[in-house]
Amino acid sequence: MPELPEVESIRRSLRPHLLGHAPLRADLFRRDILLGPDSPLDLLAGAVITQLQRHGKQIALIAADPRRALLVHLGMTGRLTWTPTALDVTSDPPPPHLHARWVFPHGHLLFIDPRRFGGLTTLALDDLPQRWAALGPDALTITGDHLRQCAGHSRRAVKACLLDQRVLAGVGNIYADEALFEARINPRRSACRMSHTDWQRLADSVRSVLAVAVAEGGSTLRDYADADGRPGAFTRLHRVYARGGQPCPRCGGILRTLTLAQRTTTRCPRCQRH
DNA sequence: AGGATAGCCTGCGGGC
DNA sequence: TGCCCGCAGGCTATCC
Repeated sequence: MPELPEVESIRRSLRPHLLGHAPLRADLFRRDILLGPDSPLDLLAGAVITQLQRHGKQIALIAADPRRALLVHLGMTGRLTWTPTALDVTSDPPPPHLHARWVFPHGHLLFIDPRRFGGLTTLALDDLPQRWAALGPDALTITGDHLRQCAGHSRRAVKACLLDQRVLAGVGNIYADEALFEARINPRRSACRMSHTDWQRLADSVRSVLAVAVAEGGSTLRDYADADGRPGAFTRLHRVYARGGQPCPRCGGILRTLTLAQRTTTRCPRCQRH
């Protein structure tokens, strides 16, 4: 479940391996992980990677010449893993669910995704801003004013708005629950019943929860790791996510789970009454 | 037309 | 011990 902090950790860990280097070749083992209509089979082979950018949960490998971008969505279980060539030579069988591989002189970049909710999109670099403009602002920079203007007239539950990547990009189920708890807001509250200060407090909580999670390298529940295989340390700081039935870390009441927008949701009935 | 819902897909853990 | 079933959820398509 890579959300913004996990994708940012992957971006940072990939940077020293990829920047300034060109893949000698790219191997695609499953055609159907290429997303989008008529995606050209152009996986940056031979092009020097000049930038790694992230918007929300998406990461882009960027080449300046030719001006191309390779967009990676990790979905639920996708991983980008760096393997030094020397190690890869000694490992006989390829990892299961390996769908794409970029061969560099000094190592391999692997795209692995058991559940295949993730995928790759190739596009002209000049089309990347427009592609990302379809998403809301990156959640690390979200403001209360934007949330209110974008979602404040909706009758949807406020948590459903947080999960909507067109409203803001990067929040998934873990950080939605954590931010709502931090802001003391009931995830079921109708967005149109949020006050100006509620939106401010929620935006502040989204930014602060994500910033701490980035600093901790993200959350590892089962199999998330950055490109070098390091797990995230934010899991131990989860205050409500997956803690239903346990005492609330703020008031000691029992945390309750419910289903909201098809997602398991945990909240404190006392701290997040309204 | 906005909002709720089904479906995709595999690994794991609980229960029998 | 081993099998089966339910659950995990990011995103798109479809329905109401």
